[in-house]
Amino acid sequence: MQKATADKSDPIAAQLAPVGRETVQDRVYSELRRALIGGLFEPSQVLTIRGLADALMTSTMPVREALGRLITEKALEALPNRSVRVPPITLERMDDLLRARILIEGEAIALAATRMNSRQIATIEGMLGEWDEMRALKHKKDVDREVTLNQAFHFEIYRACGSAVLIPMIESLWLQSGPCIRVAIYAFSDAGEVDTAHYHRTIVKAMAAQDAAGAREALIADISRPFVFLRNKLEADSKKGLSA
Amino acid sequence: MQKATADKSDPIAAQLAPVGRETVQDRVYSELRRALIGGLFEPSQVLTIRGLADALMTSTMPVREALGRLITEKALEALPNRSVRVPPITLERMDDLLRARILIEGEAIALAATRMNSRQIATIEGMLGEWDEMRALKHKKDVDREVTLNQAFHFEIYRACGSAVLIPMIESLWLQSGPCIRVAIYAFSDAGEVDTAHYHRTIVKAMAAQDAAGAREALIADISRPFVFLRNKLEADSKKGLSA
DNA sequence: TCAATGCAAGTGTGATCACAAATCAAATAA
DNA sequence: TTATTTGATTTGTGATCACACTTGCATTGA
Repeated sequence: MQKATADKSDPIAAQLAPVGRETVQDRVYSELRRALIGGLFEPSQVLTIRGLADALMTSTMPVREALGRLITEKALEALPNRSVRVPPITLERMDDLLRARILIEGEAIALAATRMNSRQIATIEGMLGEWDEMRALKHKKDVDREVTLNQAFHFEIYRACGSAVLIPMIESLWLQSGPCIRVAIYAFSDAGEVDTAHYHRTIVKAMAAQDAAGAREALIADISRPFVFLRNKLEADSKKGLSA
Repeated sequence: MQKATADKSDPIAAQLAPVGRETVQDRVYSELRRALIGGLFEPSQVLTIRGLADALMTSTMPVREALGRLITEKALEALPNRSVRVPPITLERMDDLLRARILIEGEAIALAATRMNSRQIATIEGMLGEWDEMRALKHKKDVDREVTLNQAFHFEIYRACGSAVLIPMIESLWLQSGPCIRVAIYAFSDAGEVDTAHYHRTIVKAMAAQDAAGAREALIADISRPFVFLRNKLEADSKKGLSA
């Protein structure tokens, strides 16, 4: 396998995309990330290395390294007993997360507003259509698809901000708020108010006009919704639990 | 070892501090962190698991997990060859890092400005004294102590912001800018302009007055210095290299 | 009946081994 | 001399094992 035979002078090699050797650990990590952001794990649920290894059909080795990585991103929590769980939801933590997301994602979208080219704007505009489409056959209540599409929309924008530092931080924030969001989305569906498309449309409009301040404002409104909704719900629940 | 016999009713237990079982992996991780923030590793230097394991006198297992964690925080970089190195310094990355630090650390200090109690302010005020003290016998050029003291000063403030979400992000940012900073500090010393104490004094003043905007501004001035200094240096070097 | 004790299963951590891929150096061919 | 190849060494990855600690449950004692 010589390096010289695979360089740019070879007309064959130019058409071949690098295959990219993904390790088992990477796959486990991605899978756990996906599950976390999608809210497949319950808050306060404890995870065991061997349990996950069995579920993912691998040995314990890739799992323990993936868990360690998720713990450092605060997506999981290491208890003093040395067991690991998905962090529980508290009101303080929710406010903390929302504040950080407003700060950082707001900055990212403001940067992106001045840097997105027309092709990128067309891409996110196209996503609005997908959203309406899914909404049409809404009875299916496909929460997974909803979460995935929402994530794709936001990160298509964030990627355009051009900051290799901010984007991983935003990913970490989504990882941390994943469990909360899922709860909120279910509550949303029950309450019947799923107007995400409206908020996204406002964002696209601002981006097309290169209106950084407007985009930031629209984004804040969008990401705040599940948090304030869930906050109200939790407060109502605790009040009800208190009186009961 | 019963839980019941170790609770608050036992007069003996009240005097005993929990022993806290730190794992080898944690020690390796902390040690590598310290080295990274202190800039003990050169930018672009590649690290090997077995090499570090030998240096740290442990097996490869704790090292590889610590490296994985540092890679997810972007403190280290995983090359496609699967070797890991400390990220190289580029102008784009420096600007990116500085912008993120201004955004997040600025927010943290603004929050802290309204929450620090007089005892905490006295603590950071006391640190100014230590700084002057060190400066007096400056001929020793104790860069390590300088870095440590600077870190202690800043994080004493950040901890007071009360955000469990922002603080780990700031730690990650320090980890990422560690290699840059060290280079800058050496350059500073050569240039003979070490007026960090002045900037810190301004910060303390603003914190004592609960002046959030002033504190943010003073902080930005403080953390920007090494970056602009290093930027000028790098630009001068590349220009010189170009003409040579 | 209830709490304390002791045993067994489960779990995380670290060490070691096997294997594949990458790297480096010497040797060979042009 | 220079470029290529071949082989040895190094390195990351995953699997397995041993050990210590925790947890849960059944047994025993008052």
